[in-house]
Amino acid sequence: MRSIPTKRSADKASPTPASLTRRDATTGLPVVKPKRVQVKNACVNCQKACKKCDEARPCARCVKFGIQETCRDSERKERNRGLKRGAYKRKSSEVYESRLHFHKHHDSHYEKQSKHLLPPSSLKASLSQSTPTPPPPFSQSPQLAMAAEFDPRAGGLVTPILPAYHHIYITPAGPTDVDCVEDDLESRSPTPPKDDEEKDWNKLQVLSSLCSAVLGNKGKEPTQDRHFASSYPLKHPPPIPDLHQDPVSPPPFDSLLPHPFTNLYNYTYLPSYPLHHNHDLHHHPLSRLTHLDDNLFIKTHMTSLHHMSFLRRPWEVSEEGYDEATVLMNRYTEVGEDDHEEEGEDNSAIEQKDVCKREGLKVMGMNAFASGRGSGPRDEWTMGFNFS
DNA sequence: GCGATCGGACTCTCAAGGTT
DNA sequence: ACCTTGAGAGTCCGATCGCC
Ligand SMILES: [Zn+2]
Ligand SMILES: [Zn+2]
Repeated sequence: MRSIPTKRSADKASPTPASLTRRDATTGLPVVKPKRVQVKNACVNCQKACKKCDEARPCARCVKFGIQETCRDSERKERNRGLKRGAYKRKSSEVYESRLHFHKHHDSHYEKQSKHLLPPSSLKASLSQSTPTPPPPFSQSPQLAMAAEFDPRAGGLVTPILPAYHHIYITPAGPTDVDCVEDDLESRSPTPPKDDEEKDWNKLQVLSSLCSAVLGNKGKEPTQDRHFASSYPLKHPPPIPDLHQDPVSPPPFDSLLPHPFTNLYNYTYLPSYPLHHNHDLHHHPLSRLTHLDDNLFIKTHMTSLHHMSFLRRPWEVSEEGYDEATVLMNRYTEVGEDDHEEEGEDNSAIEQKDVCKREGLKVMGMNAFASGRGSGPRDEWTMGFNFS
């Protein structure tokens, strides 16, 4: 809430943008500012002064100035309902651009196939087609149905429920309009990888290794491709990974070929191939599925929140399992100075802690995941990570 | 040096919108 | 039902000024 401005004489200075990257005076290296944390509700005094408040009542600032008796929560407006917002922009066009890029510039074998079987007209046709898609083999969406908040200062996990998403402001690539892509599909030139994308990729690698460590898998690579599920048809061709970055994971062959009658893409999941969300909007080349054993695999992917999921078949997560995972998560992410002396800790755990520390990786929460089937057994364990 | 002031950058929430 | 988007609402950084 903005207080009524009182006159401030000769305020002509331009405020320093907080987003501006500063440099360390001695090293010259850029100093990364930690994300500012706000209280949910500032007290009336701090709000009026535009100063930092805290959760306590009276708050520290009011105590400091001896005005504790007037320290109370400020009122918050109720949010307006019924406001029309207009159509949202879609980010899924990245997928099509990525695919186009692939067809134009990668592996000649695939290129030949796609040129032959996937002329621009059929791609356009498939983009606008609206054939119903059967449900995917499992639900892959993170729903923070049950969550525990992680607070290292409080000594680990505290039990309150997390709010819904905590958005994390990392955008892999600039959003474009689908209409625009459809209209301009052929004239588009491939775009070089962006810095942000590279950073996201690095973070994904950290997530993957952390995930392996938490599960005690010690980074074991999947030994063979297995069909996770037979396949399911997609309206659009699946996204293509960047083969420069990920040369060992060719796309599943049949996914490149639209079915001759349905014109749908039969997408077969292979563990070493990036897993994609059933939701078109979530398709992202930086998704990955890693098989650990017959019943356990890891999905790492990124939407607005970096997260990864432990998936178990059959879909049963016992309370003991949940607790166990919580303990593990704490063990691998609670990074303290003297952690390395912890008894019985293996090198892998220490490594993971170092990685977390270096990358500023913080556990945000872990959730037992409630699937689209409503209440009942949890399908998926999800860990939310926050790169601060 | 300290408190008051406040522009605007930054953060967070949550209903609308889009998709299955 | 699920899940992202993004505008609105709110927080508070940091620059400036006046006072002692
Ligand atoms: Zn306060
Ligand atoms: Zn207060």
